[in-house]
Amino acid sequence: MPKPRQAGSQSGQRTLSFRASSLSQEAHARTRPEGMFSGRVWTMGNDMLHSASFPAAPVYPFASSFDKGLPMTVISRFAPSPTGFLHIGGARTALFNWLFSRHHGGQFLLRIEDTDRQRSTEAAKAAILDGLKWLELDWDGDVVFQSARQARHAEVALRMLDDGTAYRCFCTPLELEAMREQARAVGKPPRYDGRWRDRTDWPNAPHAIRLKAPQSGETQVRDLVQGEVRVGNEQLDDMVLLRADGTPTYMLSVVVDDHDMAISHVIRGDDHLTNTFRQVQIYKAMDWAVPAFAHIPLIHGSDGAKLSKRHGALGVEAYRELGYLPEAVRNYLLRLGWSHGDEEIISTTQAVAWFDLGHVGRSPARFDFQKLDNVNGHYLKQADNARLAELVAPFLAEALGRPVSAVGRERLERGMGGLKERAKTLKELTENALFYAKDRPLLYDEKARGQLGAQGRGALEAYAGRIAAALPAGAQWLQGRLEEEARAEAERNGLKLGQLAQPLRAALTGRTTSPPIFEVLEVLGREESLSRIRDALALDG
RNA sequence: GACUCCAUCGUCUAGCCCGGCCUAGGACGUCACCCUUUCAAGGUGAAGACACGGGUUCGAAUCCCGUUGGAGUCGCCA
Repeated sequence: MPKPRQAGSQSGQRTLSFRASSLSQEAHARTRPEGMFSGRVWTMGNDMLHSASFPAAPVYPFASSFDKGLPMTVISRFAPSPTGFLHIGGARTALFNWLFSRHHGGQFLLRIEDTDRQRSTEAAKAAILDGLKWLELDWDGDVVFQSARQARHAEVALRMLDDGTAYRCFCTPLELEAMREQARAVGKPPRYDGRWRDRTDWPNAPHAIRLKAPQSGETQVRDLVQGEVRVGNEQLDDMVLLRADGTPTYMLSVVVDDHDMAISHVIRGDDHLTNTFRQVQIYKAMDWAVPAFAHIPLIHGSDGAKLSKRHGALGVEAYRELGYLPEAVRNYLLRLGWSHGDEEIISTTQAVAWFDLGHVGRSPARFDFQKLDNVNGHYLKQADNARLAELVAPFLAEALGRPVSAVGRERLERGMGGLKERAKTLKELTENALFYAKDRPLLYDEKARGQLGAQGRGALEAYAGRIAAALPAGAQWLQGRLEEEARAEAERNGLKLGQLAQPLRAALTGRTTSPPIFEVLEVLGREESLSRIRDALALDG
């Protein structure tokens, strides 16, 4: 596993130069620091989460070498908060960001917004990283932990205070609550009234810092997906930037981090669209370049309501456990909200070449497992047999209660051709592959048992005798020949092939559905096949 | 409630920005048939949508307005 780069050690001495120049040279901040992020960081395990943290000092390596004057490149980011697993909507957001930056040959950064210490958990961080890794969405550079940058956020708030674009607010939570209560009573939207906007009679008490937002005019956002969106400034109140305890709010943190990370395109969920107005006001207040925004619609549950746990919102790891292939999930997610004409099956390479924000739809989509199943089935058929055998082994081991034996493993791989053809998920594949991994004697299900009545056994016995004689031990045991013998035997007895094939299937697999039965015969080999038939012939009834 | 966004088959969508080529195309799902040693897959076909109402225009799925419906945001959460 590649070792994470130690961000702090290298960038520590750049602190001053970054700070001194960041405000005046922000226009160059989007340039790409040459050669710094060629490596990929796959993060696994919790120890890594800490080692990638940044020092408390307001340092950011991405913005520190902008004086190179390189041309602007696309830098996108995925910024989940680790309060739960990486759900499917987040996964799609990550995918779109990843695709966009790869398409433009830019960078895709990962920032964990763990400022809410209360709700953030190490397990959730690991789940997010693991989820991205499973989806094969690799990010550039080190993971940024927002919590490590609080000092820088506070610094910006203080700077705004100096600039007069922010002010101290001494309202108590109680007072604010009363304010909202009163507004509600009059039927007005609950908003802060700006009572401390211009006061300077500051008591010696804890206080928050609020943005001195414009009170007239309008704020507009040029969104690459939604188009131009605008709102009257009187709709927006003076939001808190820094809490009374000195910690930054989300609104401040995102803006500062996106700026410092030189993010050129903010691609995120629709639910952030109205927040964007307030964020834009911060950019303006700091006189920073506003990044391009693209708000992609949310994914809804199959009932059309917002995707929640109740509606089956699952973490990406759940999709792995359900037996979906990462490339299938990517393809499915891509088509959920993005299109390229009538194309449905789109390889990742093709997706990188084609992806654009212009073809992202504006309306929310519902998650549909049936379609995912179909797409997954497609990729299953395409997947390499050895890889599938590898992937299905743990599923099989769980069903078996023991690891898959070497013989089982070998049969699995040789029989994969017929197996993968008839499965939509690895789970289903497991179900169908069980008979290859099981030891004799097999358990027969009810229908199989039905095929092994006196008549079926009679046909079986004759066939078994025939192939045992025609293909002695050591002779080639191939499906073509095995089928020829079956056809001849059936014809000799005036039977339809099915009257022989079905009992054979029952004997060999314990079920009435399976891959092509002569293929099964070949994969199982002479001794095992004959033994399984003998087991079946010993049945009563 | 206020603000913002959205609105084509059951679902994902093409078409919309740059009105006519749209008697609205594809995919999933559904149904039928074909193929067939089972189950799948595959093939062929069918049913299935421009939310509604007004404009503008020779002409509107495409432009404008309204209605309805859905979603999101309104915290010293992120």
